Amino acid sequence: MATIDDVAKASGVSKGTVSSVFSKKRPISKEVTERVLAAAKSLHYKPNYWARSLASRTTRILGLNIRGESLEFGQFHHSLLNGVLRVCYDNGYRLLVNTLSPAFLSQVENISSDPVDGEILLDPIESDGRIEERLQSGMPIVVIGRPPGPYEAQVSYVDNDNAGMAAQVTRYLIELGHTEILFLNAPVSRTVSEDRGAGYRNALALAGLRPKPELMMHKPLRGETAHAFGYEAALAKLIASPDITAVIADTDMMALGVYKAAERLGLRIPEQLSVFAFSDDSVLSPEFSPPLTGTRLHADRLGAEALQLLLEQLNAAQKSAKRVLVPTELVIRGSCAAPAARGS
Amino acid sequence: MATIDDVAKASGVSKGTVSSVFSKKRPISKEVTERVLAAAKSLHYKPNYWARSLASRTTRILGLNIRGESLEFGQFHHSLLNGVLRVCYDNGYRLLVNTLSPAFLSQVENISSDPVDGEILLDPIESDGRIEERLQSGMPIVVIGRPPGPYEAQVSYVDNDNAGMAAQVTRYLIELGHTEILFLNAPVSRTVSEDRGAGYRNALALAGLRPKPELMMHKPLRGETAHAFGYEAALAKLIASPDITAVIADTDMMALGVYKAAERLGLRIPEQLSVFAFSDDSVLSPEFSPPLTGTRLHADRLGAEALQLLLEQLNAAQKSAKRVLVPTELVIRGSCAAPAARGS
DNA sequence: CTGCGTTATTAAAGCGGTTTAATGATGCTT
DNA sequence: AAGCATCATTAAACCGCTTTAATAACGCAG
Repeated sequence: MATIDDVAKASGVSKGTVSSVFSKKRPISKEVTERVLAAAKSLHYKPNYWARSLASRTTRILGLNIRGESLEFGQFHHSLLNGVLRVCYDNGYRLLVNTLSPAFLSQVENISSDPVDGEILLDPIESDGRIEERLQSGMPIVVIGRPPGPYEAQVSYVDNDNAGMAAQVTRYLIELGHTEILFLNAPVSRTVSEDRGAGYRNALALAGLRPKPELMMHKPLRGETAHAFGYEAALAKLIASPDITAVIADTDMMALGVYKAAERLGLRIPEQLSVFAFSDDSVLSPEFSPPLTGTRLHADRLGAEALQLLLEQLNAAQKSAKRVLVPTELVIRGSCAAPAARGS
Repeated sequence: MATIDDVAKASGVSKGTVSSVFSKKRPISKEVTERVLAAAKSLHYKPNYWARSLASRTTRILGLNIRGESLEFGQFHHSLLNGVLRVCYDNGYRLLVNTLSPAFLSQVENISSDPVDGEILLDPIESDGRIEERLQSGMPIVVIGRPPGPYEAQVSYVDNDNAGMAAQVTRYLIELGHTEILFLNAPVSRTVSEDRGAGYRNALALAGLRPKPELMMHKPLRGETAHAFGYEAALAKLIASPDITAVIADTDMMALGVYKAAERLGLRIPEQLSVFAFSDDSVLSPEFSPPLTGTRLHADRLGAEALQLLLEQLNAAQKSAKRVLVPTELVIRGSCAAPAARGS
């Protein structure tokens, strides 16, 4: 590959001039520009991205950081990715998807700063080392989902109104007549589970019902798949507490597990068991009979807004911690109904 | 951010030694290693990715290149991406999603070599400048989909057996009793459309039917969405040729357009019109009534195999052009049936 | 003509690492 | 005790570009 020196030599000017022709950071007379461009073309010259980045300390690449342990790229993530990609596209940025297993990242020979101008962090958890790290190195970030407490005021983030959303669905179920509502929540450590849990409890309390701790379960962070957890947990709880008439599941995968448990127990949905999931995921929808009542999270908007915030932050003189909440809507399909006596 | 010099100074050794401690390319005594690591930690030192790449001429980043014009990231692409990401994850590579609009790429100040060790090229078209460019610069690539003729023997690629697949479905429809089968194909310039078209014609010929050119239409490369094209094209053709009893659509989006056209014309599916799509896309499935008969493309396997090939190529002494075909399966749901007289 | 302000170009000094060739230390053989 | 591998460390060159500070070229007013 030809280098800038070759071009400089070929066109009889200095490197600096060639550089300016390409970067347009300094005016170069028309004739020189043409001469350089011609030489570059005949040599098949293209500036070296790495060298350019090193010298200019900027890459025009943004990162999407998924927690290493979970490479579970579901519909939500894909939709989110779509939003992110679109904004990247419009603004001339490339997107680097960070996909390094913890095994790799922990090796000495692999540690290094991330090769991006800024990053979007997905799925924050309670003690999320990633945030501290970025803050320390001055890397601009935007989090999708609420960052853990200590950082909430320091970093920009985009989120759904999780508490409100959980309250809304709980209220909906209560209005249908349910009182014993099992909540199969996201892992304890995920900040989202806390918010949704709070919304659920609030709605119960507001309706004069006492939230029972044993009716809220959290998926383990690792281990079991969402589907397996949904199945096992629902099965166990439904057997232990025959009063339960409704289940709120974290994801549609989990809801699928609940469907399976219901089938195993001979419970008809929605007549004998109402099921809900925080998901507008339709990939699985053919699997669901009856169709799953859920919520529209607008993951693509989450992604787009996050990237927008990140871009703002890159261009801003001084950064401020902004928050964007993306509204959600209940999508009522066929899996929730007024409760009937079990076994009827 | 601390640099390697700071660490060298702090631990009383030279840059070279620090470099070796991190890269492990040369043995360093245990005590020195510890001293350096300690200094690095206290200075929050992390090697600069770009400086490292520049010097070592390698990035451990792979690229996923989508043709600039079409940022239509559908289910197929997402599934493919999943496959790619998984292999990246297992092998310690990051993935750079190339999302630059042609507008950006054509600006002088933006041209530059891609900052990756190798690339996967999506959706090849007949005269695909991308391939020539990569070949010239020596960038390792793997194409997903058949590359245009001149390059087929030069580059590695992964593909479905498109001709076989098209032949299979055509045969299936013929066996059901259809003879006038409308084929709404991918854009002419996409290599995939040629292969599928050939399979379609072959199957017809083998069954003793003469393929009618007017029964094959191609979506324009730009402009119209797949949905709009499916609707318009099907509507026009179904009106013009009342004999048509079956439609093969390129994508499910396009099939949705066909459904709409059928509805408009008062044609019941599948009784009066059979519809098929080359897609296992279930995102839209709730929209389809009856459920769409299609094919399983295993996009994730396409992605995974492609990345695998790329990795092989990176490690191989001399590169050879390999081909991997991923099998497909017909997925029979409810949108195809034996033809009945129209208007009955 | 001289002097000065503009503008275009260049030489050289980074950017932050890797790598090569040379140096120094160490132990082992003879 | 000298000679000689062996191994760890270092100084310096280099990767290919950007950018700063200096220089050259030019036009124009005085």
